[in-house]
Amino acid sequence: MADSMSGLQRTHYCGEVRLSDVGKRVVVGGFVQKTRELGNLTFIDLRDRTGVVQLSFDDSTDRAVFEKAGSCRAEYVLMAAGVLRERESKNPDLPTGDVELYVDDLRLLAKAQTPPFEISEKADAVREELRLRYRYLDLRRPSLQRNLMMRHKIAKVTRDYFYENGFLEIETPMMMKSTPEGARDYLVPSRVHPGSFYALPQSPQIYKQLLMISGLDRYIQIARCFRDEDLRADRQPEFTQIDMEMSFVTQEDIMQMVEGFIARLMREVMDREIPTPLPRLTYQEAMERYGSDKPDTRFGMEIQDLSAIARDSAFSLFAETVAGGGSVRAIVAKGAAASLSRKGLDKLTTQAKGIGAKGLATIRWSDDAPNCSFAKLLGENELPRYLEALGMERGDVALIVADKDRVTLPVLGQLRLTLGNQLGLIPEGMFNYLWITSFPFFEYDEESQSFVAMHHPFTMPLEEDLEYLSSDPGRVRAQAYDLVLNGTELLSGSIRITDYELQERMFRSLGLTPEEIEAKFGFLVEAYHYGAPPHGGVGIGLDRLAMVLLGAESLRDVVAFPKVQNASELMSGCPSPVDEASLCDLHIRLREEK
RNA sequence: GGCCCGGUAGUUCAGUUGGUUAGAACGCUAGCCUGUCACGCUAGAGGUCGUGGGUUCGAGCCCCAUCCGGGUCGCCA
Repeated sequence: MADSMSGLQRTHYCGEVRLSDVGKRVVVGGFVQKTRELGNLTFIDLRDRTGVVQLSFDDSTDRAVFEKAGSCRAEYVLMAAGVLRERESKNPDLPTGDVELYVDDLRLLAKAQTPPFEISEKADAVREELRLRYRYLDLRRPSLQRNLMMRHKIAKVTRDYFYENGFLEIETPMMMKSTPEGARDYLVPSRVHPGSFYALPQSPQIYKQLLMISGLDRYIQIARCFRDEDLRADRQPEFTQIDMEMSFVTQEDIMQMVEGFIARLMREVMDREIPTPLPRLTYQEAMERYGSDKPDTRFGMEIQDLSAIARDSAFSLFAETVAGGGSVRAIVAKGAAASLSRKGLDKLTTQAKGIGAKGLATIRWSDDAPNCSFAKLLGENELPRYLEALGMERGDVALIVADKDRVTLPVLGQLRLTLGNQLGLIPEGMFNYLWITSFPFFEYDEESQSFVAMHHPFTMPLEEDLEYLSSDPGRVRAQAYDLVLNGTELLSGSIRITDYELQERMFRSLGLTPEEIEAKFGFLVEAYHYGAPPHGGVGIGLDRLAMVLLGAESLRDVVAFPKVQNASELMSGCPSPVDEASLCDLHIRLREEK
């Protein structure tokens, strides 16, 4: 039978007592981190979310209290009262290491089974599967508690900042109309309407636009979003977005508002000053220099264009690629020849082929003469021109891809990241924010042989590009912008179309029939007929933001109860079958599995 | 759905060309110990080698299938 805590009220958190508290009567509560019994002397490290304090018991301690202390095991829940005193031998490794609580009243509030893994930072090495099965124990660890506290701080700064700037926090529905665009929806069957379903929001996009039409002017929400797609280290099926929208603004106004937020966040959460305005690249520049629309600019190794000299190459692949409208591009890893073996290059070639390249040409200059994989196909004295164009010196390695831009750029972009990691070029503790602007409006979809919207279909095109809408859709750019942090897309936003006639033109360009438009977004299109102020906004991935700021490897480290790769949760075991009666209520019959 | 990696005491791991009774560290249990804080000392318990099948005189090890977890590609307007 456990003790009661009656008569005791906590006065301090464990990690907060200091020398200045010596002599005070202190009451703490927490979990047993560790017991050390030395005969007539017992120490217990008691842990709460703030840290650890040492409880001490000796031969002057009441016998019953002493024996109770000796019976304590890891993770027992205790409250302890006594007088705080200075330690005889101090522990400089502990913030509370100068003091200890000399306990005269000990309450054993709950016993605990031996946990399946030790609650300490050693558990980082424990199989994640096991830690997720016992997530509530894993969350007792200081590192995960710190992550959740950091997340809380981000949420608090978010609310402080946007509230101060006149934003209203408004909740939008979690059950909404399914709009079969983009990602797969999570569906919720309706009991009242047989055969009909709600969808969980992929984002509050449509509702926040309606709020602008309603004249709420500035909206903010820390919103949960759902997408039924496969998981990644940086993708959970449910995630949190700092969702924001403002009226009577241009793209510039929104970007400034976001920059103010980022600067404030970095100051208050990370204790760092970030100069604004933040750097910007257009989508095209980003692709050409980094082969990615979310470049990691913490290191160089930018992509170089060799097309001008490859055009006249004796190597027919190079010449023909350039003649056919493609390009020959390269990255150079300075001084990498020593660490990049023949085998390493083979591996990179395999990677390049895996992401669409037909091959990978290499120049490895380790000894006297550069070792060029395509040397015998080149004309006389041609190689030196490449070395010069690439600025290569002894010790460098160049990777070259010849293909259409839509292959060369992303392939080299990927190889750049691989090499950056492999060669340790990415500095720790650096936070490189970068805006990407002027996204193409359309993206050519090979599968359907048609243009599809790169962002959502309510995105406003750049006004000067409107004339190409039907003649040359690939040329139309959008008033859309992403914010990238260390190569992770943090935020995506745009100015929305508020002119319903233009919106209808956009839908037509996307090949949507009036019937489809009506069925999918009829209510939204209708709303824009009643007067919409110019508006735009952003959605900021809160989980990713926390992940990158904390240097975590996975979203699972910054989400309290995450899902695993197959979208199940190992602790509760959801999703799980439901009984026949529940299905019956929902008018659902399961298909027989073969 | 494709590809890659992993699964051996509670935990982290080792385990030889397939060969006797599958080991270590930490943890756990019991005893001793008055200044520990990775406490120390002594003793002890603890294993469906993910699961199923196969090859073999013999399988933790080889083969097939399957489950679970991770990474990644597809996918994520």
